[in-house]
Amino acid sequence: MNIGEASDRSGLPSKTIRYYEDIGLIRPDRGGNGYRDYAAADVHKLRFLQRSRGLGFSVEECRQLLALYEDKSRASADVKEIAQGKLNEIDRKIRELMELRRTLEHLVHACHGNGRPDCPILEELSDGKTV
Amino acid sequence: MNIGEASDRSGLPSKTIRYYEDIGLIRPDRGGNGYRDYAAADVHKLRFLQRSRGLGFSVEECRQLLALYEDKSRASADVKEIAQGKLNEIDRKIRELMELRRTLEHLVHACHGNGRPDCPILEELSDGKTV
DNA sequence: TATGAACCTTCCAGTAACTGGAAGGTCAAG
DNA sequence: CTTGACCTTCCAGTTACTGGAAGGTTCATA
Repeated sequence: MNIGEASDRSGLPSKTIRYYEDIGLIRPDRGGNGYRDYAAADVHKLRFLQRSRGLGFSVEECRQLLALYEDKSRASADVKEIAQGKLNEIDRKIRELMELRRTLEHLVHACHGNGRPDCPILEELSDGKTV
Repeated sequence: MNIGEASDRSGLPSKTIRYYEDIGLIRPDRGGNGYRDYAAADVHKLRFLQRSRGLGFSVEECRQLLALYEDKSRASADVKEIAQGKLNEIDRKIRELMELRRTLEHLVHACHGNGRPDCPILEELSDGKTV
Protein backbone atom coordinates (compact mmCIF):
# COMPACT_ATOMS: atom_id res chain seq x y z
CA MET A 1 0.00 0.00 0.00
CA ASN A 2 1.05 3.63 -0.52
CA ILE A 3 2.16 5.97 2.22
CA GLY A 4 -1.23 7.72 2.36
CA GLU A 5 -3.03 4.53 3.30
CA ALA A 6 -0.28 3.57 5.76
CA SER A 7 -0.76 7.01 7.29
CA ASP A 8 -4.54 6.55 7.58
CA ARG A 9 -4.17 3.10 9.09
CA SER A 10 -1.40 3.97 11.55
CA GLY A 11 -2.56 7.41 12.59
CA LEU A 12 0.86 8.89 11.79
CA PRO A 13 1.30 11.75 9.27
CA SER A 14 3.10 10.77 6.05
CA LYS A 15 5.84 13.21 6.97
CA THR A 16 6.51 11.37 10.19
CA ILE A 17 6.47 7.99 8.46
CA ARG A 18 9.14 9.20 6.02
CA TYR A 19 11.11 10.56 8.94
CA TYR A 20 10.95 7.18 10.69
CA GLU A 21 12.34 5.63 7.55
CA ASP A 22 15.17 8.22 7.47
CA ILE A 23 16.23 7.25 10.98
CA GLY A 24 15.98 3.55 10.19
CA LEU A 25 12.88 2.50 12.14
CA ILE A 26 11.13 0.99 9.13
CA ARG A 27 12.16 -0.17 5.67
CA PRO A 28 9.27 -0.33 3.26
CA ASP A 29 9.67 -1.76 -0.22
CA ARG A 30 9.64 0.50 -3.26
CA GLY A 31 7.47 0.05 -6.31
CA GLY A 32 8.74 0.49 -9.88
CA ASN A 33 7.50 4.08 -9.78
CA GLY A 34 9.62 4.91 -6.74
CA TYR A 35 6.64 4.96 -4.41
CA ARG A 36 7.04 3.40 -0.98
CA ASP A 37 5.09 0.17 -0.59
CA TYR A 38 3.99 -0.71 2.93
CA ALA A 39 3.16 -4.24 4.03
CA ALA A 40 0.57 -4.90 6.72
CA ALA A 41 3.41 -5.67 9.14
CA ASP A 42 4.85 -2.21 8.52
CA VAL A 43 1.54 -0.65 9.43
CA HIS A 44 1.53 -2.69 12.61
CA LYS A 45 4.94 -1.32 13.52
CA LEU A 46 3.83 2.20 12.70
CA ARG A 47 0.77 1.88 14.94
CA PHE A 48 3.04 0.59 17.65
CA LEU A 49 5.32 3.60 17.19
CA GLN A 50 2.38 5.99 17.17
CA ARG A 51 1.20 4.65 20.49
CA SER A 52 4.46 4.34 22.33
CA ARG A 53 5.58 7.82 21.22
CA GLY A 54 2.28 9.23 22.45
CA LEU A 55 2.87 7.54 25.79
CA GLY A 56 6.08 9.40 26.40
CA PHE A 57 8.70 6.94 25.18
CA SER A 58 11.54 8.51 23.20
CA VAL A 59 12.29 7.41 19.67
CA GLU A 60 15.33 5.53 20.92
CA GLU A 61 13.22 3.74 23.52
CA CYS A 62 10.73 2.88 20.80
CA ARG A 63 13.58 1.50 18.74
CA GLN A 64 14.46 -0.77 21.70
CA LEU A 65 10.87 -1.85 22.12
CA LEU A 66 10.62 -2.66 18.42
CA ALA A 67 13.89 -4.54 18.65
CA LEU A 68 12.41 -6.66 21.44
CA TYR A 69 9.72 -7.82 19.05
CA GLU A 70 12.04 -8.32 16.16
CA ASP A 71 14.68 -10.21 18.05
CA LYS A 72 14.30 -13.54 16.37
CA SER A 73 16.30 -15.40 18.95
CA ARG A 74 14.66 -13.68 21.93
CA ALA A 75 16.48 -16.08 24.22
CA SER A 76 18.99 -13.67 25.70
CA ALA A 77 18.83 -12.42 29.25
CA ASP A 78 19.52 -8.94 27.82
CA VAL A 79 16.28 -8.85 25.96
CA LYS A 80 14.33 -9.95 28.99
CA GLU A 81 16.09 -7.47 31.19
CA ILE A 82 15.33 -4.57 28.89
CA ALA A 83 11.74 -5.74 28.58
CA GLN A 84 11.46 -5.99 32.35
CA GLY A 85 12.83 -2.47 32.72
CA LYS A 86 10.25 -1.21 30.26
CA LEU A 87 7.54 -3.06 32.16
CA ASN A 88 8.49 -1.22 35.34
CA GLU A 89 8.47 2.05 33.47
CA ILE A 90 5.05 1.30 32.04
CA ASP A 91 3.72 0.46 35.50
CA ARG A 92 5.03 3.76 36.80
CA LYS A 93 3.39 5.63 33.94
CA ILE A 94 0.10 3.88 34.60
CA ARG A 95 0.27 4.84 38.28
CA GLU A 96 1.09 8.44 37.41
CA LEU A 97 -1.73 8.65 34.91
CA MET A 98 -4.16 7.30 37.49
CA GLU A 99 -3.01 9.93 39.98
CA LEU A 100 -3.39 12.65 37.38
CA ARG A 101 -6.78 11.24 36.55
CA ARG A 102 -7.89 11.35 40.15
CA THR A 103 -6.77 14.95 40.46
CA LEU A 104 -8.57 16.07 37.32
CA GLU A 105 -11.66 14.06 38.17
CA HIS A 106 -11.80 15.92 41.42
CA LEU A 107 -11.58 19.17 39.54
CA VAL A 108 -14.46 18.24 37.25
CA HIS A 109 -16.80 16.59 39.73
CA ALA A 110 -15.95 17.69 43.22
CA CYS A 111 -14.97 21.34 42.77
CA HIS A 112 -18.35 22.53 41.62
CA GLY A 113 -17.20 26.05 40.99
CA ASN A 114 -18.99 27.79 43.79
CA GLY A 115 -16.02 30.05 44.35
CA ARG A 116 -15.14 28.70 47.78
CA PRO A 117 -11.67 27.23 48.15
CA ASP A 118 -13.06 23.96 49.44
CA CYS A 119 -11.28 21.59 47.09
CA PRO A 120 -8.53 19.76 48.98
CA ILE A 121 -6.52 19.07 45.85
CA LEU A 122 -6.40 22.70 44.84
CA GLU A 123 -5.50 23.66 48.37
CA GLU A 124 -2.80 21.04 48.32
CA LEU A 125 -1.40 22.62 45.19
CA SER A 126 -1.52 26.18 46.46
CA ASP A 127 -0.11 25.15 49.81
CA GLY A 128 2.61 23.42 47.93
CA LYS A 129 2.44 20.32 50.04
CA THR A 130 4.38 17.45 48.58
CA VAL A 131 1.71 14.92 47.70
CA MET B 1 15.02 27.77 47.68
CA ASN B 2 17.57 27.93 44.86
CA ILE B 3 17.15 26.31 41.47
CA GLY B 4 19.37 23.35 42.40
CA GLU B 5 17.11 22.28 45.21
CA ALA B 6 14.00 22.92 43.08
CA SER B 7 15.63 20.67 40.49
CA ASP B 8 16.31 17.92 43.03
CA ARG B 9 12.79 18.09 44.42
CA SER B 10 10.99 18.24 41.08
CA GLY B 11 13.14 15.83 39.11
CA LEU B 12 13.61 18.40 36.33
CA PRO B 13 17.08 19.62 35.25
CA SER B 14 17.84 23.25 36.13
CA LYS B 15 18.13 23.97 32.44
CA THR B 16 14.59 22.81 31.86
CA ILE B 17 13.30 24.81 34.82
CA ARG B 18 14.84 27.99 33.40
CA TYR B 19 13.35 27.12 30.03
CA TYR B 20 9.90 26.74 31.60
CA GLU B 21 10.33 30.20 33.06
CA ASP B 22 11.32 31.56 29.63
CA ILE B 23 8.09 30.28 28.11
CA GLY B 24 6.04 31.58 31.02
CA LEU B 25 5.05 28.38 32.82
CA ILE B 26 6.43 29.48 36.19
CA ARG B 27 7.47 32.78 37.74
CA PRO B 28 9.79 32.33 40.72
CA ASP B 29 10.84 35.28 42.87
CA ARG B 30 14.38 36.66 42.68
CA GLY B 31 16.69 37.20 45.63
CA GLY B 32 18.85 40.32 46.05
CA ASN B 33 21.73 38.43 44.47
CA GLY B 34 19.74 37.75 41.30
CA TYR B 35 19.23 34.09 42.15
CA ARG B 36 15.82 32.56 41.46
CA ASP B 37 13.90 31.76 44.62
CA TYR B 38 11.40 28.91 44.40
CA ALA B 39 8.46 28.52 46.74
CA ALA B 40 7.11 25.10 47.67
CA ALA B 41 4.13 25.75 45.38
CA ASP B 42 6.53 26.27 42.46
CA VAL B 43 8.11 22.91 43.15
CA HIS B 44 4.68 21.35 43.15
CA LYS B 45 3.99 22.84 39.71
CA LEU B 46 7.37 21.65 38.46
CA ARG B 47 6.69 18.11 39.64
CA PHE B 48 3.35 18.28 37.92
CA LEU B 49 5.05 19.42 34.71
CA GLN B 50 7.69 16.72 35.01
CA ARG B 51 5.04 14.06 35.21
CA SER B 52 2.61 15.26 32.62
CA ARG B 53 5.43 15.85 30.10
CA GLY B 54 6.70 12.33 30.74
CA LEU B 55 3.22 11.02 30.06
CA GLY B 56 3.14 12.42 26.56
CA PHE B 57 1.33 15.72 27.04
CA SER B 58 2.80 18.61 25.05
CA VAL B 59 4.00 21.73 26.82
CA GLU B 60 0.91 23.57 25.60
CA GLU B 61 -1.32 20.85 26.99
CA CYS B 62 0.56 21.08 30.28
CA ARG B 63 -0.04 24.81 30.24
CA GLN B 64 -3.77 24.10 29.92
CA LEU B 65 -3.67 21.55 32.70
CA LEU B 66 -1.83 24.01 34.96
CA ALA B 67 -4.35 26.69 34.03
CA LEU B 68 -7.13 24.36 35.18
CA TYR B 69 -5.58 24.31 38.61
CA GLU B 70 -4.88 27.99 38.72
CA ASP B 71 -8.25 29.11 37.48
CA LYS B 72 -9.45 30.79 40.63
CA SER B 73 -13.03 31.07 39.42
CA ARG B 74 -13.14 27.51 38.05
CA ALA B 75 -16.86 27.94 37.50
CA SER B 76 -16.90 28.15 33.72
CA ALA B 77 -18.18 25.39 31.50
CA ASP B 78 -15.01 25.90 29.43
CA VAL B 79 -12.75 24.78 32.19
CA LYS B 80 -14.81 21.68 32.87
CA GLU B 81 -15.00 20.86 29.19
CA ILE B 82 -11.24 21.06 28.78
CA ALA B 83 -10.77 19.02 31.94
CA GLN B 84 -13.22 16.41 30.67
CA GLY B 85 -11.38 16.23 27.36
CA LYS B 86 -8.12 15.65 29.20
CA LEU B 87 -9.79 12.97 31.31
CA ASN B 88 -10.81 11.10 28.18
CA GLU B 89 -7.28 11.43 26.85
CA ILE B 90 -5.86 10.12 30.10
CA ASP B 91 -8.21 7.15 30.01
CA ARG B 92 -7.10 6.36 26.50
CA LYS B 93 -3.45 6.56 27.51
CA ILE B 94 -4.09 4.24 30.45
CA ARG B 95 -5.79 1.72 28.15
CA GLU B 96 -2.92 1.92 25.67
CA LEU B 97 -0.31 1.47 28.37
CA MET B 98 -2.15 -1.58 29.68
CA GLU B 99 -2.20 -3.05 26.18
CA LEU B 100 1.50 -2.36 25.76
CA ARG B 101 2.06 -3.87 29.17
CA ARG B 102 0.21 -7.03 28.27
CA THR B 103 2.25 -7.40 25.10
CA LEU B 104 5.59 -6.93 26.84
CA GLU B 105 4.58 -9.14 29.73
CA HIS B 106 3.91 -11.85 27.22
CA LEU B 107 7.34 -11.32 25.75
CA VAL B 108 9.01 -11.64 29.15
CA HIS B 109 7.02 -14.49 30.64
CA ALA B 110 5.33 -16.46 27.91
CA CYS B 111 7.88 -16.42 25.10
CA HIS B 112 10.53 -18.42 26.89
CA GLY B 113 13.06 -18.08 24.15
CA ASN B 114 13.08 -21.60 22.88
CA GLY B 115 13.41 -20.43 19.33
CA ARG B 116 10.03 -21.67 18.18
CA PRO B 117 7.67 -19.05 16.82
CA ASP B 118 4.98 -20.03 19.29
CA CYS B 119 4.21 -16.64 20.78
CA PRO B 120 0.85 -15.46 19.48
CA ILE B 121 1.70 -11.79 20.01
CA LEU B 122 4.88 -11.99 17.97
CA GLU B 123 3.07 -13.86 15.28
CA GLU B 124 0.39 -11.25 15.34
CA LEU B 125 3.05 -8.63 14.75
CA SER B 126 4.82 -10.44 11.98
CA ASP B 127 1.55 -11.35 10.32
CA GLY B 128 0.66 -7.72 10.55
CA LYS B 129 -2.85 -8.39 11.75
CA THR B 130 -4.56 -5.29 13.04
CA VAL B 131 -4.93 -5.99 16.75
C1' DT C 1 41.49 37.45 54.52
C1' DA C 2 41.84 34.71 50.61
C1' DT C 3 41.06 31.05 47.59
C1' DG C 4 38.72 27.24 45.69
C1' DA C 5 34.65 24.39 45.10
C1' DA C 6 30.10 24.56 44.25
C1' DC C 7 26.71 27.16 43.39
C1' DC C 8 24.25 30.72 40.47
C1' DT C 9 23.57 34.08 36.20
C1' DT C 10 22.86 35.11 30.88
C1' DC C 11 23.56 34.05 26.20
C1' DC C 12 24.23 31.46 22.22
C1' DA C 13 24.69 27.27 19.73
C1' DG C 14 23.31 22.37 19.06
C1' DT C 15 20.07 18.35 19.13
C1' DA C 16 15.73 15.56 18.78
C1' DA C 17 11.69 14.85 16.64
C1' DC C 18 9.11 16.42 13.83
C1' DT C 19 6.49 19.86 10.34
C1' DG C 20 5.73 22.88 6.32
C1' DG C 21 6.51 24.14 1.76
C1' DA C 22 8.60 24.23 -2.80
C1' DA C 23 9.50 21.88 -7.13
C1' DG C 24 8.50 18.22 -9.63
C1' DG C 25 7.08 13.13 -11.08
C1' DT C 26 2.88 9.49 -11.31
C1' DC C 27 -1.70 7.88 -11.92
C1' DA C 28 -6.76 7.29 -12.70
C1' DA C 29 -10.88 9.61 -14.27
C1' DG C 30 -13.20 12.30 -17.48
C1' DC D 1 -4.64 14.78 -22.67
C1' DT D 2 -5.49 17.40 -18.92
C1' DT D 3 -6.86 17.91 -14.07
C1' DG D 4 -6.52 16.68 -9.34
C1' DA D 5 -4.90 13.80 -6.01
C1' DC D 6 -1.43 11.25 -5.18
C1' DC D 7 3.72 10.51 -4.64
C1' DT D 8 8.96 11.95 -4.61
C1' DT D 9 13.23 14.69 -2.59
C1' DC D 10 15.15 18.52 -0.37
C1' DC D 11 15.59 22.26 2.59
C1' DA D 12 14.05 25.36 6.04
C1' DG D 13 11.38 26.16 10.39
C1' DT D 14 9.49 24.76 15.11
C1' DT D 15 9.27 22.64 19.65
C1' DA D 16 11.32 21.39 23.62
C1' DC D 17 15.03 21.03 25.40
C1' DT D 18 20.51 20.52 26.28
C1' DG D 19 25.45 21.80 26.42
C1' DG D 20 28.93 25.03 27.02
C1' DA D 21 31.21 29.46 27.56
C1' DA D 22 31.99 33.51 30.39
C1' DG D 23 31.32 35.40 34.50
C1' DG D 24 29.12 36.60 39.36
C1' DT D 25 27.96 34.66 44.46
C1' DT D 26 28.47 31.97 48.62
C1' DC D 27 30.69 29.48 51.92
C1' DA D 28 33.93 26.42 54.11
C1' DT D 29 38.52 26.01 54.90
C1' DA D 30 43.71 27.38 54.77
